[in-house]
Amino acid sequence: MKRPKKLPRSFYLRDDVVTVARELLGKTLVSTIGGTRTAGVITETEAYAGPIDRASHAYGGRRTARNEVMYARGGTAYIYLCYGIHHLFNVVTNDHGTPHAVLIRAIHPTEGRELMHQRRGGTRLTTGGPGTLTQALGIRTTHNGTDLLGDTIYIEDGPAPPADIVIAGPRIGVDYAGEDALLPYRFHFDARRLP
DNA sequence: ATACCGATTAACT
DNA sequence: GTTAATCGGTATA
Repeated sequence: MKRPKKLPRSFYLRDDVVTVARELLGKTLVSTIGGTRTAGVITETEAYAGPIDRASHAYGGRRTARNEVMYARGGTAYIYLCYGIHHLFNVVTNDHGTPHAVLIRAIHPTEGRELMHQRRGGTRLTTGGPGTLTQALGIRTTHNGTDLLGDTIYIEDGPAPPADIVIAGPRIGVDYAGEDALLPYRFHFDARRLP
């Protein structure tokens, strides 16, 4: 059976980061790190709207060594360390110079479950959080800046979940962002409800 | 230089 | 419900 195509550059270059976040649901995030293919369907995302979004690392046009890659061209991986422990994976969107990004918060594992379980420390194969899915896929901050049209980390096309099971709501863990914390920039669905 | 906080998680009580 | 783990960014001096 033929594999779905990688998402094209044009998917990531679009202006509206919120639309890209919603449309990433149902696509498959693939890692070939270490030589073995591991993958899962994206079930939860959050949009971060660059300079005008208080929750974003690039709020007000902030530019540091950590967030520099947010300013790269759409289709680049932005990976940073959170709470000193967790490697969070984001997809940079929009053209270079516009620091928009989509945080991948959860996947439903589909390929390489054994290796993912092993990477998770042999405990439980949970990929329901932004820190656990990167651990399962072997993604670390060393992969920051990876081109998602390359062969190491990429996203394959897949069917969008039916609109009636997709939930939009406020983002998680951004209480510090004032009114922007209330924006409905989080999208998720229950993979078990797929037809 | 020091101090505090964060796009989190797992293991507790 | 609480807390420890642990490090880059930011503010303050």
